[in-house]
Amino acid sequence: MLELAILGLLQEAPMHGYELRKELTAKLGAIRAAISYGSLYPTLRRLQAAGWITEADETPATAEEVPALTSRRGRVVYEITAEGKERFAQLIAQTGPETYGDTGFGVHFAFFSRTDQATRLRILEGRRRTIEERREGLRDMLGRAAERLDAYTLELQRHGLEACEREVRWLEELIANERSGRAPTVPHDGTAGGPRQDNSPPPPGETRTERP
Amino acid sequence: MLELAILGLLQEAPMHGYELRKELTAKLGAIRAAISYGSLYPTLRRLQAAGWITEADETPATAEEVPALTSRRGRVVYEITAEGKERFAQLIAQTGPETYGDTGFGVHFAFFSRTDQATRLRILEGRRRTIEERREGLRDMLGRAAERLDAYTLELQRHGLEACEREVRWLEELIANERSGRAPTVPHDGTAGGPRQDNSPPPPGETRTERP
DNA sequence: CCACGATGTATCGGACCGATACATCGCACC
DNA sequence: GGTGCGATGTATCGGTCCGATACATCGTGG
Repeated sequence: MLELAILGLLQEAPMHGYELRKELTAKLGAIRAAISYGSLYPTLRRLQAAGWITEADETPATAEEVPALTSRRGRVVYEITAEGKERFAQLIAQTGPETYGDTGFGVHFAFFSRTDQATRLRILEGRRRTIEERREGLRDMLGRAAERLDAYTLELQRHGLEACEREVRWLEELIANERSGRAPTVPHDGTAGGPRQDNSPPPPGETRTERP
Repeated sequence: MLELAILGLLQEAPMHGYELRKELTAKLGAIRAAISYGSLYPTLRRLQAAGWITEADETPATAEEVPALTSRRGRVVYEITAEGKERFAQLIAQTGPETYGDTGFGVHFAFFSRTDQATRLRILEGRRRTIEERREGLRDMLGRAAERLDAYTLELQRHGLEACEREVRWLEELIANERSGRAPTVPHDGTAGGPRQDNSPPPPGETRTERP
């Protein structure tokens, strides 16, 4: 998951670790708190070893060759390679169980503007299926096995069930929207969200991996 | 987290691994999919090594000493020890950042009927604080940095923000309820949840660790 | 002048997951 | 009568990710 997110972000611009973490936290803030450096740096190393990213030289052209005064221990800027872009395209296009879990879905969704419509639809439907199953499980529990559980556990289930129902409705709207035309303009009731003027969706001209 | 959950469940009845997993999935179904055996069995081993649980002999009294016909490779039933109960009491009473995260909060909440009221209140308030901060972060993002994000990412944030607002309201009600009297009787709008007859809360006679 | 918060890179131990393996039992279907 | 399949049951392995920790630089305000 981290791998996908990093490749996706570096596709927009070269970045160093700290910056990457901030962008990651911004983009995925809705689904996870903050990425740990204990995950980030090892993953960067792994991606570099695989040849999907490289270190970019941080010389802004106007840098006199000031040699090892303090050995120049600075930030390390990474950029994505051609192979990295291919890898990203491959990861973003694949659907499956891991794509439907909370984290996996969130990351994939965050990069939907780089995903073709057919895949978007498959992911949304898979996610809906997954949540519907979770919902049924909770319903059963609250129906049949209710007397075995204490009041607090029951309340937790009830809250979870409501969240499931809400998410299914949300997905429903996204799917309908996706089928009939273009991007995510879910109607609002007025709560949540600022001014919300246009935020024009990306024109349905499929963001594709350039293949020269 | 798993440690806490296992000790909590074994406090109700001795169980073997498979059963434990099912109960765990039932009790925590609202917050996590299913516990992996790759976590469960090593944790059981760890708890046993620490002396907090022991293997119970599975002899239902009417078992003739039928010796090693197929070497009797059966289920292993675990039960909690006195030290285990103390450990549980210690874990359940502590509050802190890890108690306010999604998983941590869920597990603690699921065992609220074994938690004293003061701790319940501290946890609920800490959780509310945490979610409020997440909410503010998302609000800021949707307000100021909106133009930097694409439509899908924005929609994800909006959905996340709504979930935060909803959870804060939920916590608000639980806190109010907790302060003024007894257990979790959050008023409903009719959706989510079955018959919901009484589900009498445990009488506020603090479930305590017996200290003989 | 120096303390403090933001920026920045990095490692280590541990928690947890997903895949996999394997063995038993009861029941339905042929 | 057999046979295959799903539920029950225990267990390990590799890998991902987190939380704590360490340490160095820079700008700013007291």
